[in-house]
Amino acid sequence: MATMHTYITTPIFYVNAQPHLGHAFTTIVADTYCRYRRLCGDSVVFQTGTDEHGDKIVQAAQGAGVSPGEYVDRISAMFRATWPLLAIQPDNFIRTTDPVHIRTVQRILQQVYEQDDIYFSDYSGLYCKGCERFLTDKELVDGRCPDHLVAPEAITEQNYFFRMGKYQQWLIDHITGNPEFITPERYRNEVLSFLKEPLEDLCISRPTSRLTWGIPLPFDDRFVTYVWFDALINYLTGIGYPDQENFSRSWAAAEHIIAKDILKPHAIYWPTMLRSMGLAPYKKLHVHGYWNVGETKMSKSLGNVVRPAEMVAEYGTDTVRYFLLRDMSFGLDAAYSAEALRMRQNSDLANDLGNLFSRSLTMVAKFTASRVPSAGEPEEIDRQLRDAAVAMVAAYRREMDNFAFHRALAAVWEVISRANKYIVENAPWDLAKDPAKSARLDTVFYYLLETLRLIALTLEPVMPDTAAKMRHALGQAAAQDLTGQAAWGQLAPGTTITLPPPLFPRLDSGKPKTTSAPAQTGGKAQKNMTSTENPDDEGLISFDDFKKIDLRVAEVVAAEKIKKSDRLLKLTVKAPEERIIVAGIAEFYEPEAMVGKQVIIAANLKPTKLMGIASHGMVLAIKDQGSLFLSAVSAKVTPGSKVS
RNA sequence: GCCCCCGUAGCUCAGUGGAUAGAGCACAGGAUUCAUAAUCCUGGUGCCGCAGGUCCGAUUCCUGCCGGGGGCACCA
Repeated sequence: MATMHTYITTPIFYVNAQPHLGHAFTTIVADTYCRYRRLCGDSVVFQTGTDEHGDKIVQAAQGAGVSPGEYVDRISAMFRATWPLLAIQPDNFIRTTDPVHIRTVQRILQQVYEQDDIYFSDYSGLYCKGCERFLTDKELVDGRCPDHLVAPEAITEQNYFFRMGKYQQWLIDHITGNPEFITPERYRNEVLSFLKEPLEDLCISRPTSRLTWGIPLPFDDRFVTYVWFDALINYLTGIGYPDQENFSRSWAAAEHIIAKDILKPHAIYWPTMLRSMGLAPYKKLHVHGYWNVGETKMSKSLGNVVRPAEMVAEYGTDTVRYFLLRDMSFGLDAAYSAEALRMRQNSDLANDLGNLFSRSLTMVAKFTASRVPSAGEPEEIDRQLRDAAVAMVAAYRREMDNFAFHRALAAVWEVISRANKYIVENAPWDLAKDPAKSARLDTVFYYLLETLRLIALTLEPVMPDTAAKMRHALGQAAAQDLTGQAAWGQLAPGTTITLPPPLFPRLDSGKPKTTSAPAQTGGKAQKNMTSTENPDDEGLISFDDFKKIDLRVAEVVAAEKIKKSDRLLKLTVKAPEERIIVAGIAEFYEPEAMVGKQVIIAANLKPTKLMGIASHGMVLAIKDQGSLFLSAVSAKVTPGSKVS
């Protein structure tokens, strides 16, 4: 059978903000699905990247006091640096500022223009000078711009338009005829209901008088293209459109993963664009919901943005991946909370899986000298375990194929639970006491170990680290094949097993030591920060107290003197998210000398304002005989690494 | 305003025109000692949002109401 091919993408993320939980989730889903397909023997290309044009970027760059180019380089690098923390391994990381992408976009624009699917026309609307953009009627409050409180001006601007309406009926037919095109079904229905109204043409340009940070239209340099003809085309650029060797093969296998906020561009604009340029639509669009933080939306202004790097630092990569995939029904919104995550860690990972693995291997080490025994004639109870394990793999594959990751994992945990039961029912510690029962003991262990092998195999895409630990402990080579290796009975008798360290620690109950995003308490510097504590034991603190301080390595990406201050420097550091720290080191360090340095910071200090600048954390330094020395690390490490 | 989805055990959710409505977590009691004080067994609770209607029979279908969420386009 020829190997299947899959081309899986995340959206390219807009670099006006730093990576957050939502970005991480989409990308973890993509990575997991990608690993899963590879495990099934398919070849896969996995692409993610960053979207870097537009006026929001220009504004953000201005706010940061750098050029748009410098700004996007910095934020894009942060996205790229975040993915390895989550064991995400994309094959391509594309940027819309890549020269090859710019050429591709222009080439496609030219083509679509020449075949008359792009035309020049007037656009009349209500323009707010403060916002520098057109507002829609429903954005207005009492006829005024809600941000600037002035009535927008009715103006007419000339722009280029894409004949989207021309492809409306074709799109309806395509979606209707291909139930798998957009899933889950609710989003497919949403799109179809939207398509019941006439589809208007899409404005795809901005005059350079308003925006220059974009790709110039090849047929009119007074304009740049705006958003979608730039961003969506990344999916083609990355696989070598139009004539690179594997383009057609990959494009025919394209599956996009998105969050529901960009459903319309992906479900409507994009297929019609593809149709116009003479390409088949992508194969599938997988749409997921939002992660709320507790009861509320995650938003910058609420200051509750969850940073993936902080989650990983606190709980570990595999726990984060497992939690996110297990706790969200793909397609629906879900709630993130430290409590929910800790519960999964303790009950699913530590108690059920970790303890099962640990107790099983310990017994094998003790009772059969760390060798995989040969199974004798199975009894009913053994056959039941075997059947359950084999059925699990089938159910798992079915659910993974449908992007129902939570269900796939639930199926695995059913067998984990069954295996725990199997141990109690067979009481190997009793069998071991009676030499006459050694054959029975061997059979029990064989069935148990073989079940564990299959469990490890299914966990490979979700928790690659953990699966590898399990595999090594069971004396198995790298898993590559969910087809061949999923059959029962492949564990070779005589194989040596090794005792692994516990797979997952149990987390003590009590308050998570998490830092989370600070922000909302614009507060004052707390002078008596420990006044309510009880420093007995002659100033000794417990380990738990120590753990409260979130020490990390931060890399300085920018530094400037603060006016009217002799001692303060404003540092922009990566830890790994970007943050501003004001440090009292200006007497000893020049700003230029700071850039690129790695220092240790206390990352969870309450933010405070120094000379009017909010400082999020503190750089550790050493005072010695009137001099000051920055803390340092002895080798270059990943920014954001924990110090402990 | 128009349209769509949701409202089931303390929590998160599954479920079907029909029989005593389920799972996990949490909680209580017991068993066990191989294991990360882990595991296994047993147990309770539900006006299945409210009010009508269709039907022999509705949590499941229809209507209205209440509560929550989303969409109604170029604000990524």
